[in-house]
Amino acid sequence: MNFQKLIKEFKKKGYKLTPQRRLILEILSKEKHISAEEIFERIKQSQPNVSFGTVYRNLNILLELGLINQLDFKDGRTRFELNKSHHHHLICLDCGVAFEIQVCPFNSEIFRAADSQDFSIENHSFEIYGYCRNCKYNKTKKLDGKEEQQS
Amino acid sequence: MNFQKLIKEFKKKGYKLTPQRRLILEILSKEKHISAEEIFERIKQSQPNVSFGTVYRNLNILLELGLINQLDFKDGRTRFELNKSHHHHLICLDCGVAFEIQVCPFNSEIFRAADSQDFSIENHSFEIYGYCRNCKYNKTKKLDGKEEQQS
DNA sequence: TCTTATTTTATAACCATTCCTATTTAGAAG
DNA sequence: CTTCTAAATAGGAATGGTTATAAAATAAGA
Repeated sequence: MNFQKLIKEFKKKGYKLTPQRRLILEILSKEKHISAEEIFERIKQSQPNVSFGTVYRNLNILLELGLINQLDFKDGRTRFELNKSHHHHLICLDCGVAFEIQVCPFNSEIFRAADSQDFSIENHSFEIYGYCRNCKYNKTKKLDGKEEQQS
Repeated sequence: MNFQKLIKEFKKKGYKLTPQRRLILEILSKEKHISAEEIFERIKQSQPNVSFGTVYRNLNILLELGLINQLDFKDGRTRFELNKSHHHHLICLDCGVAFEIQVCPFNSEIFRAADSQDFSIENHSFEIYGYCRNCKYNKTKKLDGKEEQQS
């Protein structure tokens, strides 16, 4: 099971398994693209005294261990996701919905470009920003409205 | 000239050309990957009374006009660059240096993936994170040091 | 059970960015 | 050149995400 594997990985690295950590891992393994605040709110339901510090500290540990990735949704809040199968995202600039796409464009040409600078690659981000079906529709409606007001 | 073109574009959209705006455009056309604070500091040299609000307000206008892009260096500060020729970056997680690479991996397969979700693309980011030659070297040295201390 | 290093809590601090409003100004019109 | 006004700025306060600190709590090995 993915969740059990995570916990094992965590303990193997010498970290203690606290109830808060267990919950964070549990939440992450259920949700994609979750923010620190959302994690905080979820944990509070069963651990009312949890603090933001705990959430951030552990997310940073998970990042260092390479077990999670962070995503930039361009709305000021970092999102986190389990580092499962490699994928990228279509991110709506209006409502923030994110679709995963399985195709990764990393290719040997890019690797060579990095290599020619003697640059050692740790990871990469490839995110496509735009508008989902719903927001595209709403945008069109809004624009129509404005034009009517102007004329 | 690139800078003149920028100003023209700016006025064409109905914005007034203030000395502050002229300076921001001038700075952007000279520098790649500059942060809001760095722009602020530069302007202050000739306009000591400039405020952060002015810098951010105008950067946001430039973003809306599509004249600049924002970059995520993973260090908490957004960087801005003129939207000249399309390119991507190799970003060092240690010292923050960014190399531009001209190769873009966007391809028809990705376009189809977006299209199948009825997702309308505005832009995309593709950034490669890792360590530049110098920092890679320093990292190795540091690790060696630690190992020596431990043994 | 005891011990200790690790972790958490609670709170304050931090820092990038945005907001507010009185004042100033760019640029259009006369 | 002067007047006028919507737009822009200065100055400072507010916001919000994230990190730091220090005292209290706790996981896990002996």
